[in-house]
Amino acid sequence: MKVTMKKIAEEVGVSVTTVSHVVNGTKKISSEKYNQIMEIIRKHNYVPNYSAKNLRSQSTKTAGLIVPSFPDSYVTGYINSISRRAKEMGYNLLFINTDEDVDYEQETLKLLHSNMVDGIILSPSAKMEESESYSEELLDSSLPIVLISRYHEAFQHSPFVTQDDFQAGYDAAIHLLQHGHRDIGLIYAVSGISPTKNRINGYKKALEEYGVSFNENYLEKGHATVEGSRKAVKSLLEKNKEITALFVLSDLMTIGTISGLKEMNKKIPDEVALIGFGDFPSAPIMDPPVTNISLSPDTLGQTAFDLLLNKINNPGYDKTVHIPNFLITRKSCGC
Amino acid sequence: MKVTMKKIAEEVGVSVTTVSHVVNGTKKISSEKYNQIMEIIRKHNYVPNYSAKNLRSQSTKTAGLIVPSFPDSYVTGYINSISRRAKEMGYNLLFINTDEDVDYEQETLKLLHSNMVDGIILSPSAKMEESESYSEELLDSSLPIVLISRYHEAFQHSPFVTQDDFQAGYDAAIHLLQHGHRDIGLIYAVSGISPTKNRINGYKKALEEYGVSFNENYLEKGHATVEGSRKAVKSLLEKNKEITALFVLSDLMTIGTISGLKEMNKKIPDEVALIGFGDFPSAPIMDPPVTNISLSPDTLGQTAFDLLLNKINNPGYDKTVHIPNFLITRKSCGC
DNA sequence: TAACAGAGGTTAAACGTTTTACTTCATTCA
DNA sequence: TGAATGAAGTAAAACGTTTAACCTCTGTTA
Repeated sequence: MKVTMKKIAEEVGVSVTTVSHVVNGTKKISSEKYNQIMEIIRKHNYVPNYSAKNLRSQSTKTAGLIVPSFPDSYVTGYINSISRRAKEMGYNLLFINTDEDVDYEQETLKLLHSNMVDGIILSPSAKMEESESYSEELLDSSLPIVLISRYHEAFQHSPFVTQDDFQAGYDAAIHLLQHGHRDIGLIYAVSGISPTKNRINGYKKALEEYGVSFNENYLEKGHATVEGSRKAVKSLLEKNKEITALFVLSDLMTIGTISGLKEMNKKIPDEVALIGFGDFPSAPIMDPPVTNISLSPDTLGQTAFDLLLNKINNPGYDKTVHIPNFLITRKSCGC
Repeated sequence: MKVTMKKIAEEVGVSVTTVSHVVNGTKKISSEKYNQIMEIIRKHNYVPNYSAKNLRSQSTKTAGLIVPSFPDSYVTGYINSISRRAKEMGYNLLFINTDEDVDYEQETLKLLHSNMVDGIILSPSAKMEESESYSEELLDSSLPIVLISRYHEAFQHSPFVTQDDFQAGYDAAIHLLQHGHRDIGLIYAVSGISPTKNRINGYKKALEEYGVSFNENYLEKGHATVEGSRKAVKSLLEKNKEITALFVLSDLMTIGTISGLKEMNKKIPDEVALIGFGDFPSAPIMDPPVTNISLSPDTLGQTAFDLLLNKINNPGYDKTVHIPNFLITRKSCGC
């Protein structure tokens, strides 16, 4: 049986209150009693019951982290920094991967409202952002929520931190345009979510600045896997033989795209230049080394947690942060 | 303010007990009252307080997951399947990355003893397994613990699930030996932990079967990163120019090794054959495609969770499971 | 008709803390 | 001396559930 404060108190011959004060340092206790109590605590390896603590204090020192997909190198990156930050701040982390399942996401959010967590860092599932609305109970509740990476307007009054997708799309396209490309294909996985939309908007804006008209056919959707993009790139290039450059919106898809191009015997970058998205470990030693938009998931995660802490302490808090990205130039774009 | 059962009960004019029975379906309630209660519940978006539930029921339906490093593709893989399994079984997951920090690991374990979780899936930090012992309070406590991937004899009476490291080391070495290699280097990151030890033991056993004597100098330790193994392979090959094949014990290090070999202008597989460890997305399209020992993190994670469930329901439960690995042959081993 | 069973509800204790408001006693100060 | 102050400790309520035990009807059975 677990030993409780009551048992400790009885054994020492003191009140539960006193034990509590010793454990928490909330009141001065004579060193005589203090030592007696501490001895018994150590003897029994007493550790306080968190359910009871939480119930009484109405706080759990736990944050919920809800991600839409896993493992994914980017998500993985920010989970890591969130977990580090949580640790530093004395918080625990309740981890939930919704696997893009809208119903499970809603169910989970509801569950977390049960005083299970003090706040939530949420990256909505794709369908959610695209077309669903959150139930009112979530919205008018006072549970602090911070959005990360993906936006949903239901939470327009919550803090939001994201990689700067518009800038990323813009930078990649500008770089290719500067080097003479005019027919730039774009391979993406998930439509409807803000990252995809904003990246495409950045790409469009760049085209516009160069007076190149936007061609809907140059956008190719594929499954968010190596295999998916291998198929996608073939389909895209068969339909549009004039394409000379590609911008691929994820790391796994970048790998698949290279694989597809190799199978088609397309030389990178001579026949098709390539810019990928998200740095992955093998990018520098691929054949050819891959130029890509490098993200900062670490900064993203850390910022998310700090925003959450602010939101918890100050319910009116509301801020949007854009984390900049950087183009890392290697051989695959031919520049 | 949060609405509680008490408020619901008052509003309907019924006892708290009745509300509880409606919420949990623990007793037959007349449909008249049932409907009234449900209506008010929905009106207020009532959701039960989990701290109170947990306190009363002495269970949290939450499992702790303590990993030694993150992100790491293998760890990431099993986290994913653990989280999926937890979801299926109605459990929550408290995620902790110790970052190989022994003190934090101990502190965390202690914390989780506070009725925060119903059980723990643990992969000990390296130093822990190498030289530290767990405090008694953890060992004689009744909190169910399952070890995953890394072993620690303190938990010899807990279930344990691991990839079959001995077999992996053996298979890789046998494969290279069969193809005529006699001077096989091995690059690893963390000594002292069971995976490394067992892989090396498997490698030794294979050498023995082929009557090749084991050479201590062929083992090279490096930092568990791309950069670390790039340095390691250079150092190893400079000291031992006769080496014709390499076995590398992690995916990141495989990437770094290839990078190092390229910088040294060593042709793979003609001058140095290579077998890596752990499948990574770009392995098939590297130059050359990489032969490796493919692990099954999914099976590992799922098994871990199932073992934990068994352990929770039956404290005497104790089982060790070895998940087999497979050699995936591609170009880099020259076979 | 008496005894019983079952349906539908309620009361109150219990889970293990924290914390407010009290008590008691010794000391200090004027 | 008497009042005020402070130090050390305690009693009891509160947090929001679950659940064993009990109660009160109504209808059934012998």
